[in-house]
Amino acid sequence: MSDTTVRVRFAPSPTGYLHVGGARTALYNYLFAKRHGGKFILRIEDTDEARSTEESMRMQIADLKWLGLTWDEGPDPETLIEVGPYGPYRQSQRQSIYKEHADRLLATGQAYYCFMTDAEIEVQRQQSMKDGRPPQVNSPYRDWPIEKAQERLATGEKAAIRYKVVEKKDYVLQDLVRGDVTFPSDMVGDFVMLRSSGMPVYNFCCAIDDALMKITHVFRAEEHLSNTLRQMMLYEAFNYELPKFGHLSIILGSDRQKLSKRHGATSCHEYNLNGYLPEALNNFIALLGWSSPNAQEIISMDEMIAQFSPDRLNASPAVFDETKLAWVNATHLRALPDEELWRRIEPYLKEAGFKMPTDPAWRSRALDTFKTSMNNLKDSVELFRYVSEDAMPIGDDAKEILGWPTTKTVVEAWKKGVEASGTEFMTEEQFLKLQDSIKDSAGVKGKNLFQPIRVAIIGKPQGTELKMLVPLLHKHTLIARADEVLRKLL
RNA sequence: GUCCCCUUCGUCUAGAGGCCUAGGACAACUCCCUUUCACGGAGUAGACACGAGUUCGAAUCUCGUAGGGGACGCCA
Repeated sequence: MSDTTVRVRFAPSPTGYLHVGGARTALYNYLFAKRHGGKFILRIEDTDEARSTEESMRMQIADLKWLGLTWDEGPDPETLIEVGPYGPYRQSQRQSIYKEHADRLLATGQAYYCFMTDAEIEVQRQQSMKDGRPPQVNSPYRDWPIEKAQERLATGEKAAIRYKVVEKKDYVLQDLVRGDVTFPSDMVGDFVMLRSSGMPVYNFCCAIDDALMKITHVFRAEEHLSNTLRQMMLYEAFNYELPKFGHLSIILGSDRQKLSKRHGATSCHEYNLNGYLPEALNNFIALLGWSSPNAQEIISMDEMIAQFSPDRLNASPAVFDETKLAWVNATHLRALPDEELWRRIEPYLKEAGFKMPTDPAWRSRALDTFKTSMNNLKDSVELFRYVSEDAMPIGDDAKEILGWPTTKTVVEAWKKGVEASGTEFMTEEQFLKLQDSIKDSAGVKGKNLFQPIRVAIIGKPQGTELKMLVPLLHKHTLIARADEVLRKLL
């Protein structure tokens, strides 16, 4: 197969935000397409009328956009107007296509109308379970002549259309990540293709769309592995060419159960809100089931594209390790150029309402000071609070220091020294000199000297180096904060 | 219940019969740097689920057992 013919797709159902598992599936498909100069298609699987919403579709599109996983065909990320030669790309708008396909199988007797009710199906399921058989339906309508079914339909009654599984044989799937997987055809019963509402069911529309959209490779989650049998039957029935499949392992939570809401943040949207970088999230999830051939842990999108290959995909499930994600994120964050990092933390700072200098040199210096203590963009809020003009809350952990006998002397000397400084902002040298003179005048050294000064600046005994911090603070702010501490001491 | 898939340090993984006294990364721990916190640097500890077989030789191949996961829907 020539590279330019590679066509892959990501086909989410629009129910809620994009899940990290879905993001990984999308990423692998995207990487594979880019690696081979192929096309990446976004198809919306909105056939579940009860759960699918337009709003969810917008949210998922926004998440995909945030991750930088852009598609060549599908709804336009801004206008939602569909682009590409194989549309529509929303399954809810392809019903005539599905109906036409169902009619074809109806005509050849490979499918039939089924009038069973939910209650009847449930009774059969229970009975099958009890008998130790797979809970498959055995429709009494499977051998009805089509004319008889049509008469009943004419009365206004609704029917689902089921595929008729007749031949007993083994289907062998050559899976890109699992090797040969054999499915006996009796693993499934006659399955529904079209609901009585006329809406298609996943296995039906998925197979038809993949075929019609000329999809060549399908990377999807493991939970679809056994679905593939039904889809293989359909491909056979329509005489369509089967794409290559690669079934990805699922992502687990720390308790080794399938990752879900109760494990904490599972949507890309939440990671976005919590200050994670899209490049870091991509990096981290890519490594959950795939490895770089040269063992790279920190890897850019371009490098992943250059290195991606399905034979490095891992079939065993992976636990989502929040701690490693934090490290990956911190590493990407610290590697960002100053202007870029500032651009990204700005919304968080703005939201916190801080008043700060706008001088680029000041910003750059502040970033240098704080970025080694930031794991994510949101962390900037607590850090920049120190250098904003806002009043500094004095923490409980400062109490002990406030109780030391020499603290008052040190803080008073500190305040006096700041007042005496000629410039609006002290330099590192000025600060160091002042610190030295306090040591002499107050006659204290070591932590008895440093801790009270620190408390007078940030309200707590631990944190960023003072010689870095002080030059970032305006004289007035420094004095106001010293006063605050002094008041507490009285 | 039936069928399918999976099983290397706590976690992500490398490993395609001899290169493995099993390598890397995160986390942990120790030390160094440092007034504190972080960053950074140097180290330490830590795994082939179990049992048979094939082979001169098995983490790698086969079978079985156990554990985990998935599917069995007019959900996707």
